[in-house]
Amino acid sequence: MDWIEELGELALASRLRRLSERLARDASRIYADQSLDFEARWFPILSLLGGRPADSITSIAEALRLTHPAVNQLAGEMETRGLIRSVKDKQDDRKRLLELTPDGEKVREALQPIWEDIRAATREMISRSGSDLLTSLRETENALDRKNMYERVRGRINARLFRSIEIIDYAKSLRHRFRELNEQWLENGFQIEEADRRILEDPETEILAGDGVILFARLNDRIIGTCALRRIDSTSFELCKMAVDPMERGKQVGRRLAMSAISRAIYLRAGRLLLMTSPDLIAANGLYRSLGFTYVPDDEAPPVPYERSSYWLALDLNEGATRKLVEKSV
Amino acid sequence: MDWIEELGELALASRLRRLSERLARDASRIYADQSLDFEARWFPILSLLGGRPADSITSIAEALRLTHPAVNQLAGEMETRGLIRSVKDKQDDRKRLLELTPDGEKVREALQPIWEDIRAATREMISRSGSDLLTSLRETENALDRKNMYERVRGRINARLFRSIEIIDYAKSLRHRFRELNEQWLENGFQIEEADRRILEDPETEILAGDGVILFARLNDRIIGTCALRRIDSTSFELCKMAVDPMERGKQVGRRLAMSAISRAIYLRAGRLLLMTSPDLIAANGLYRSLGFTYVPDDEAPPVPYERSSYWLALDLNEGATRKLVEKSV
DNA sequence: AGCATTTACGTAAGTACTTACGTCATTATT
DNA sequence: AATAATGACGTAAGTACTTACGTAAATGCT
Repeated sequence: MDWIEELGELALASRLRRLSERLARDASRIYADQSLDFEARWFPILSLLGGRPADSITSIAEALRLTHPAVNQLAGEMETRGLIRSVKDKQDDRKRLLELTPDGEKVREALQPIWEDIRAATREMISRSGSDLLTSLRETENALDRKNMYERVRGRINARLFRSIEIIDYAKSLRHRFRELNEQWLENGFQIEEADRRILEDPETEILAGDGVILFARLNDRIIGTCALRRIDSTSFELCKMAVDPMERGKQVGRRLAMSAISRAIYLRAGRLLLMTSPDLIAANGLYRSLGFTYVPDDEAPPVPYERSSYWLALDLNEGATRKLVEKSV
Repeated sequence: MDWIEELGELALASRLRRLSERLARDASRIYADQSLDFEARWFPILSLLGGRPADSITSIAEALRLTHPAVNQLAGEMETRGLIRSVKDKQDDRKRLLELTPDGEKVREALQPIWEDIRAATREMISRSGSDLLTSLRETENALDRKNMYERVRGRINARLFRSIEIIDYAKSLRHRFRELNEQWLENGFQIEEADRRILEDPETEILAGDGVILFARLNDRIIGTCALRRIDSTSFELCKMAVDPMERGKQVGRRLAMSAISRAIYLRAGRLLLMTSPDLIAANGLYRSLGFTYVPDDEAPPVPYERSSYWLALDLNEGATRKLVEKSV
């Protein structure tokens, strides 16, 4: 049984590595047969330096997509063997330029026909049927250059989580969770002030009775985040008491809650959404900015009821971009 | 500049490795994000053991195409982490069977959706255009299973050397080389006997004057091997004084010389080729056998003129197989 | 010109495997 | 039944790279 083949796309890296080692082992044997005292791993440097002016360590590392310590090590071995020598760069005293010695050039020429044999044998092997391995590799590398694997998978994970997070309305049974989540957040650097305490103590009076809204994010029966819309006047709400379980960070819970809140505010015929933030909340501010919130100068803003250094952001709910953003996701 | 891509088929192993590491790095990041204390390299074992009876170290190693110490190490880490446990095999006391703990099963289930995301993202990436990387990999692996890279390249190198070795006739200027090569060979374990000395001293009288032939193998202006045909009677020759420069072993020089000698004997209307060998010469005997030489019982053979323990082999030159073998190569 | 930043290189240590080797249990052979 | 050969581990050391970090030279900034 070959479980790695069984796993297919999932174990691609293992499979690539396996094939690479198999080929590398055989290449080593071929060079060993030549009784030339030449190591397969020296090949890229020898071929790169052949018939070309001296080149620096980092420049070689870049061309071979290796790290510079790797090139440094290989260069050391090849210098000991007498294949290359290094000279100081006249212009730049940090650089050590590598070039082939006459002996190195001789070895390169001796190996050239063998390299042609390897090339021909490989070609014959990889382009047997329709699909050519080198072409597939190039295409895969290009695809990764456009968007790496991490981003591709994260995108899918986030999309999945986004779909599986449900936004639900306030219910009496959730009051303790509203408080817990917010306290957890506030304890993390901020003091709980009187204004906070009143809302958390009795959200039904402080938020809902004033024509406000409280939303919760639910993931598999667990409430992992919350936020509230507090009525300011007939055309505006304050988005506040946004809190996400610290264990669930990075799952776009905050974005999901904010977008639902915006959509609800629009539904309630509000024209403007305000919120208060402080410069320390970097992740949160990034989210707000990406949703279209902009700074409100102090003289145009409502008074700040908290003692912590804060300022207001606002979002125009009549703007087309905002309406489209929300529609798309709901 | 990307020299590895430039090299194409020649640097396939490096390229595979590079891509493998790139994918592995991203996979590690994805698992790290999950705050599950799970290492990417554990994945193959976890997935293999999932929902399956306990399995032994070597059996797992085989399924994953890893060495057993690798599996042993991974198992150690996973056991410390509490993902797997090991139980003694009832039937075989050498075996340590690995199985998932309930905790391990839970982690496996938690990761399952992420694996699906990785699978989907990989699929999207590798099968962009016509050529699918996984298909190419499978085909390449199959091609290597049929004939590995070492054999493929060796075949080409040998064929190239075979073509570049020229077989030439005796000339006065080569007499010293005929002697050198044979002395080199004889010193290597055998004593130079009187019979040898006479021939090496004066091959023109001992071989050529008696209607014999001396051939040399030339590689780029260097004489690297020789052999002789000594006339026994009107229908048979002795193939003797075959010697190849020790530095040029493994290049099929001996085969090339022997085949030329056979072809020359046929041209000279001989019906039988004899040669003397001893059981110690394993490589040479392999060559003779592969050319069709067979053992001649002592009572049918000419007397043995040397003191070393020897026997005769003979080749029927009228046989179809022999004639075809020689024709093809000349 | 003076200072911070960037770049080039070297060294050390880590990584995810491998090969090499030793021990003990099992199986095959005589 | 004794002995040899094979198989399953476990441990140590090697491999071909990597990341991390430190130093000195070059470059950018004010």
